[in-house]
Amino acid sequence: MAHLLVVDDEPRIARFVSRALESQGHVVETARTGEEALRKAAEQDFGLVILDLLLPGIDGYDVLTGLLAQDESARVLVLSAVGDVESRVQCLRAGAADYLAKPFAVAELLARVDSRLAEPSAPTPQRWLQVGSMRLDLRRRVLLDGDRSTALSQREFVLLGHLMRRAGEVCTRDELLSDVWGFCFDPGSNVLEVSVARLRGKIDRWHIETVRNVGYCFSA
Amino acid sequence: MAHLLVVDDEPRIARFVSRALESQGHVVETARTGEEALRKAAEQDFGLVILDLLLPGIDGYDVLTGLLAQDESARVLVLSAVGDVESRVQCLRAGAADYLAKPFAVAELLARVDSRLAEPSAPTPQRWLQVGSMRLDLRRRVLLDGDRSTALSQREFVLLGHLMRRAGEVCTRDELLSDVWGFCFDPGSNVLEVSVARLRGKIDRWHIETVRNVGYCFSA
DNA sequence: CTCCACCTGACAGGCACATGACAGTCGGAT
DNA sequence: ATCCGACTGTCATGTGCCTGTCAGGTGGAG
Repeated sequence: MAHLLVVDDEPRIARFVSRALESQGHVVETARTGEEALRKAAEQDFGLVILDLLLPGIDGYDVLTGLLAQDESARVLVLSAVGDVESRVQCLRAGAADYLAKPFAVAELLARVDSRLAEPSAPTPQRWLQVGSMRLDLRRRVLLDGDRSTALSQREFVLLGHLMRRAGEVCTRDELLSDVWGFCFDPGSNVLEVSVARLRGKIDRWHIETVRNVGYCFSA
Repeated sequence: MAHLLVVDDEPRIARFVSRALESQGHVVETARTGEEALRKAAEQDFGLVILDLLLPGIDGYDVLTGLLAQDESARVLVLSAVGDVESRVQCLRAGAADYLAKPFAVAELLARVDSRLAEPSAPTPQRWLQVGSMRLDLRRRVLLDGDRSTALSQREFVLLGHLMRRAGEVCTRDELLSDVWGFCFDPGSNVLEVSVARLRGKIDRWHIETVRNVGYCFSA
């Protein structure tokens, strides 16, 4: 089925989880520390990493971000005794594929593992969209530029994504209205201009160049 | 690069479609009624007519047959909110070159227009137009000469594009007025001279040579 | 020299785009 | 249920560029 990595410092739990997953036909490896997990993940490709957040040494959250930094397409299911919302949100925002609080039912874990494995390849192979120093996180809808991180709304995100994907080229107004708004005719309003203005307000404005009578062009 | 006629009673749609086509370098005229369309088509030759089937006054279908009756070599692309098979069949049987149901994607319309216009040629719209050291970016509407980059207005762009495409040859005044402005008569003003002067102000002026009593010629 | 074609600078109206304000919607929190 | 804030579309207004027109200038041909 799939190649999985279970990261847990508690041997009993690791073994328990591994067994369950193996019984479903998966090939499972284990790591007992965050360092080991990062090393193994760097060497091999896992379909999914099941990561316990409470690890000795490195903080589990750092392991999560480390895994994603190593491989932007990595998928991580976080297990945690800490079930509070903040932790969940933090992990999911950081790019975790799923989050399961202990104590959990094995059946649920298996189900979640399967559903995570089932969905991955098709939708977004790419996790990041990078142009110059700007990096758009396609999962989190966040724009990273140097150490600055900017949250984007839905429209802004789709619009910027479109512009960045075609960086250096001109995106025509028609194209943007059609692809970002789904309009096949001129809306008769200035939605596009307004959205571009809002976007410019969030990023260094000169990145989006306007090409009169044609459209807009993103440049680094 | 063709002379097109867009027939639609809805100004917004007409404008939108025209823009899209103009952005591809076509010269577009519009007609708001079937009568106007027939009159214009009788006076001038259009490479393609984009006809909305739902018009006030004359039935769109009658306009289609009228256009074909006037000029049997006319090519008509029918747009219609009615997407049913019967309507499609009827129009195509009547001689329409193509049929596109609303709502449609602009990209598809442009693609269909191009495919109707192009017999064999024009596979990929070129990105650059180069003559000597001068390179015209057809997408960004920018002129690059060495390390210098010059922004061009719409008219300047189309005009320069025309001249560069026929570099070394003389473009007659009529030809330019017709292809760049869509005029089929002398406008009785000096638009052409003024535009050439403006263009000369932006590039090294000797590139555009005037051929007295005939027209202009671009050289490297 | 005179005429004619063309050049050029000035100008005005219009258009494209930018921007701030406002309103409706929606989801989440109280 | 109500409030609040984020998001998004609309509108009014402002600004600068584009573009056609015109008036006057220039230079070559006859």
